[in-house]
Amino acid sequence: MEFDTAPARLRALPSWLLGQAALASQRIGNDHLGAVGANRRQAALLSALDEVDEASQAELGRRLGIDPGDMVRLVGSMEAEGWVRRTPDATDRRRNLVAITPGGRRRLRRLDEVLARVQQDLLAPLTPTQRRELVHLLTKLLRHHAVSVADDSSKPGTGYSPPRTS
Amino acid sequence: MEFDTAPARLRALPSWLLGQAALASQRIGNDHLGAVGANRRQAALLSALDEVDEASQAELGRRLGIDPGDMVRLVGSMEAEGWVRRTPDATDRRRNLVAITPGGRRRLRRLDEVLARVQQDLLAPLTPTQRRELVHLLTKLLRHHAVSVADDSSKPGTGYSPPRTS
DNA sequence: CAGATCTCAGCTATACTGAAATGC
DNA sequence: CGCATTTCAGTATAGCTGAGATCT
Repeated sequence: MEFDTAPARLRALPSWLLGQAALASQRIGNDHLGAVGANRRQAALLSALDEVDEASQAELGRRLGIDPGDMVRLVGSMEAEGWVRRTPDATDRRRNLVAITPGGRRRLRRLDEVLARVQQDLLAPLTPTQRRELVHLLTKLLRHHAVSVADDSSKPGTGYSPPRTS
Repeated sequence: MEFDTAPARLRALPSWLLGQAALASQRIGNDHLGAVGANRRQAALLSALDEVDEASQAELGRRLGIDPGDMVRLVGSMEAEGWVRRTPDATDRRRNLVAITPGGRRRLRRLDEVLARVQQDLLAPLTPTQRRELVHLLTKLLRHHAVSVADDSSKPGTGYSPPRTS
């Protein structure tokens, strides 16, 4: 993509800019994480588990914005790698409690270094102030638009209903 | 996704915020455009053709950040709908020149209204100043990271090489 | 010849839908 | 009973790879 030759209409369209910027970000992330055999979802899951120690798959899905069905596959693959552990919840036998393993913590430390480089590459053209401002603006956007994955309110294509207008 | 319950590590990660914000943006766009039987790529292509009048598929792909192979399918489907027209380039017989049709212009006017509503919904939580700032920051990011689709420099997973450090 | 263009076939990741089985 | 959780099967799109045919 040659940004300066993109149509002016698109260059002025925030939704298009956001998509293209995310694409650039994902390319950098896939590149760096792929070099160590990881992907973005694995890094996100390990980050989450490092903080909460233990949570059900559904809970993790809601926090990370990952579909429950996809979470089954993600946790399954990471359990096979030995980075997370599934244990049935004694107090609610519908649930699987997912926890990070010692190997998973080592893996996370490795991925944290990679993620730091991703941010450096991604934000390279921005000043420290601009980086903070970008994070601030995206945070404000997400706080407004945050919805549960597969939210029913977005079912009919008739209109978009913003959640929690708070 | 319940943003406030997301892991603090992720909430502070610009690459994650960008991905989640783009996802929210795409959901809004798909919702609104889907309601009139369109998608984001169709809208982008019509916008581009409205400006340039005529361009080869490869040129359009570079400007819009769309893969040449995907462009074949996109132009094919839109030609079938009667919104664009493919004509062989007499001066370079490798090329197909793509142009927008009168029906395509009518379609674009319709989609422009939809896109305006998408921006309104997407940017609802931001002030006018913040909207301008967001566009500015994303533009600065994209100008730095802009690369050709399927650029060879991003082939080896060994390292990320930023283009045009200019 | 190298390189660009169009086309096709197919791959992976992501997001999502629907439904079944189980348990609260 | 309604509802939540896990699991599986399957769909759709986007982004990308590789290759062949054609042309500059």
